[in-house]
Parts: sequence; structure tokens; C-alpha cells
Amino acid sequence: MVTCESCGIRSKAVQSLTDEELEIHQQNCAEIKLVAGDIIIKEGLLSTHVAYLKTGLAKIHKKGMKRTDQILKIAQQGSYIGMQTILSQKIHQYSATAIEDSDVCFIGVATFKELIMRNATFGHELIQFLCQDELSYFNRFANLQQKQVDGRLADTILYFANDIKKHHDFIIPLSRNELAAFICSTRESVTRAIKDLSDIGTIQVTGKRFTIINVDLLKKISENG
Amino acid sequence: MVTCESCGIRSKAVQSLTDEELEIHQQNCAEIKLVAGDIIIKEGLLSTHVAYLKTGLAKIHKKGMKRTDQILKIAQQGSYIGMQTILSQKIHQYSATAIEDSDVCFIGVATFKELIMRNATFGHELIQFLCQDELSYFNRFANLQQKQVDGRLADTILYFANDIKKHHDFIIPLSRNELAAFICSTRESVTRAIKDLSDIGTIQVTGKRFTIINVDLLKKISENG
DNA sequence: TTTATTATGTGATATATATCAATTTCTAAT
DNA sequence: ATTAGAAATTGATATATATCACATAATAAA
Repeated sequence: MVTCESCGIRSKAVQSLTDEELEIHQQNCAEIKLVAGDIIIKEGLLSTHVAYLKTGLAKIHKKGMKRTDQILKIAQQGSYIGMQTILSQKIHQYSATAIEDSDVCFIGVATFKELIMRNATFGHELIQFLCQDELSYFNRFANLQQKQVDGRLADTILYFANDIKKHHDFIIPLSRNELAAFICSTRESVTRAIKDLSDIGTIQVTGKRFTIINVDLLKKISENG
Repeated sequence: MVTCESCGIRSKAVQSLTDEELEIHQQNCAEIKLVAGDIIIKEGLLSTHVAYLKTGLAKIHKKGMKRTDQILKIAQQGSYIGMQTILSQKIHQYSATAIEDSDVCFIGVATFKELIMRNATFGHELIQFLCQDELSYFNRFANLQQKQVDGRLADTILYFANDIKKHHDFIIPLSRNELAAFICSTRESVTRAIKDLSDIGTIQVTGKRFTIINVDLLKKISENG
């Protein structure tokens, strides 16, 4: 069994802990293996743990008025999930679901809070994380509002290629419905947008496999909206 | 002159400082009186200070591809502005402009960071603030995407009434263009939405003065989109 | 296999809202 | 008060995309 101490991929925050603090962390922390589709946290339920996504990929989603959830963001390995709620409110305000097989560590709320209060560097790392996160939202927000569907899809494809998969040929582990929920559109419009981008020769798509053929053109569409 | 020590409306974070730390804060902090329209921080410029909005109201806005800025949020008194950038990136990623006469304290970056690293409670309060903020975005995001203009305007009117002005009769210190930038629409559509809500007797509007006549109906429109 | 179920694709149509153009109202300056 | 400039309103039109309806493909179950 891997302890927090021996864990090679612990967060920067955890790296800043003293031996004693790391021991506290270790005692109140459980690692769980998830498969795609497993729920990490669920909107509306009491928040008892903070989740740390060690490996894998998850979607952060939220109920709207309409039936389908909206996908707020994709959480990559190294992300803390559910800490927003844990510190002030007690009920999770959003859900998180693994979209790839993932390893997740659950840390008890009380422990998490204690570490923040004990170790300023731990808190500092969390602040960095939260700030970074907020800036991403600002960007996403601006892009979503000012671009139309083709541009938003281009953004998403480039995001998966550059930030997540680091490859020009990759799987986007989202259904067309989920893609729509992510770029704030509909299944049908996503299908058509994929066709548009394929037709002009920027990408090649088979099911969930995307291959970027002409990056420059794709970037141009992303930039022009 | 008001010192940080004697300041009655210092932030919860500052309240947690020791006398010595408060002295450090005091030495690197300047209070400035702004009038509506004054810039607090500007996107693209080097971030040297964190701003604390002591009193007043400000808009947080960001350049898009199109000419007009988008308004990401309204910052109320008690908000820290510009701390996202200061900790990781060096260039402000968004602008902040006073939309009412305001008192703002500017704290040097180095000092701000020092206090985070010295005092875990200070950091903890900032984390609370950031988490709260993030949850607001999630809500705003969900609402914006799923409601149409009338519903989004209703949201905004209720937001100013309940959260900011705490009155059913109040001034929204935004032009129609700014209102549009806030609810992600256009000047003309905002005008028409205001007319819609007036026509059905939910509100009464003269220029920037809004009076809520039928709250229940307004809430209903907000909820149904 | 066959059948049921779910995901995806495609065409036709509806609609909310952006855009364009012209007018009126408000505000500030001389 | 008069003029100039900006902000807001109003109407007509264009358009991106949602919605609806149906067809097809992929997947899981019997």
C-alpha cells in the first residue's frame, strides 16, 4: 500500500507538510481506484471529504433548470475537487464524475481544515491552485460568450490536444451530449460543428477519436470564433 | 488618517493578524478615494498591488475578441481584487473599475505574500473568500447559459435588490451597454427586456432607477428563464 | 442470432436575439 | 438657453442555432 509519504505524485501542498503533519494526513486519507463513470462527489449531498485526483480525468458538472447537466470544467490529475464547499457550505454545489479510470484520494474535511490552519505553506499552495482556477474560468467564460459553436468546439479540441492529451491524435472521453454540455450547445449542433471542421480539413474524427490535421486553421477558427 | 489598526471595516483576513503583522500591513498599505469610473486595476499591466475594496462598488471586466469588454462580476465592499494574478502570473488578466465612489486600499504584493506565508489564518480567510467566489461563478455560469435575456435581466435585478442594495427601489450604476456586457447580450436587447418586464408589471424603470413592484412574478421569470 | 436500447447523424423548421438603421432622449459644454 | 455629443429607444431584418422528427449506427441483453 502506498503511503502519503512514499507517494510520488502528491500535490505541491502536501509536499510542504512536515513529517508530523504528513502523518496526520496519512491517517485521514484513503486512496480509491475509480473507473470511468464513477461518481467522485455528488451535488446536493453532504460534503465530508475533499477529493484529490491523483491520476485520470473527471468532469465537474452542475444541474441547471433544463434536464441535462452543464459541464463546468474538466479536472485533470493534480486537482483538488470539492474543497470550495467544504470550507464554508456543507452541501456540495456541484458533482464530479470520472470520465477515465482514475485514482482519487479522499481526505477528511476536519483534517484538511486543520492542515490549512497549521501550515501556512499548505494554504499558500491551495491559494495558488484556486487563483489559477479562477483565471481559467474567466478565460473560458469570455470565450464561451463571444464565440459561436464552431469556434467553441475548436477551442475544446485544442484544449484536449495541448493541455490534456499532449498529442495531435487522441480520444475525447465525452459523448456528443457531454461535448454539448461542455461547450453550451446541443448534441445536434455539436455533430454539425464536427462535420464543419472535418469538411474544411482541420480535423479527422471517428467516434471519439480526434486527429488534428491542420492546426493553424483550427487555431484560426478558435480565434475568430 | 485611518490606520489599519483603527480601521473599522478591515477584512476578516486582516482581523486575524497579530499586532506585529498588522504593523507590516500598515506600512505597505495605502488607502485611496475613487470616484465612479476610476480604474482600480487594468488588464495587461504589471500587478504590483492587491486592491481591497473597503467601500463602494466595482465592475470586474475582461477584453473579448469583440470590441466591448465583458463584465465578469460585480465586486462589493469587502472584496479583494487582483489577487489571482499576483500570486502566480505577473500581468493582470482582467480590469476592475469603480462604478460608484469607493475607498480602496492597495497592499503591496510582497507584503501580501509574506502575510500569507506567516499567518495560516490569514491564508485560511483568503481561501474562504476564493472558494465562495468560485461557487458564485458556477451559479452565474449555469444561469447565463440556460436562461434567455428576460430571465438573465430578472436575475440581475434581483441580485442588485437582494445582495447589493438591499432595497426594492434602487439605482443600478450601469449603462444599458454595461448591463448588456454583464448579462451577455446587447444594448438593444436589454432595452427590450426592460420593457418586457415593465409591461407585465414586475418592475418600474426610470433611467438607472429600478423599482420592483411584483417580486414573485420577477422571481418566476428568473426561475423559468 | 435477434431484439432492445442507447448514441449519433441528418434534414426541415422555428425562434430568440443580434444586427442594422433611424429617431428620440438625456447630458454636458459653451 | 443653445448646441453638440453621447446614450437610449424603437422598428425592420438577418441569422445562428435550438428544436423537432426521423433514420441509422453502435452497443448491450436475451
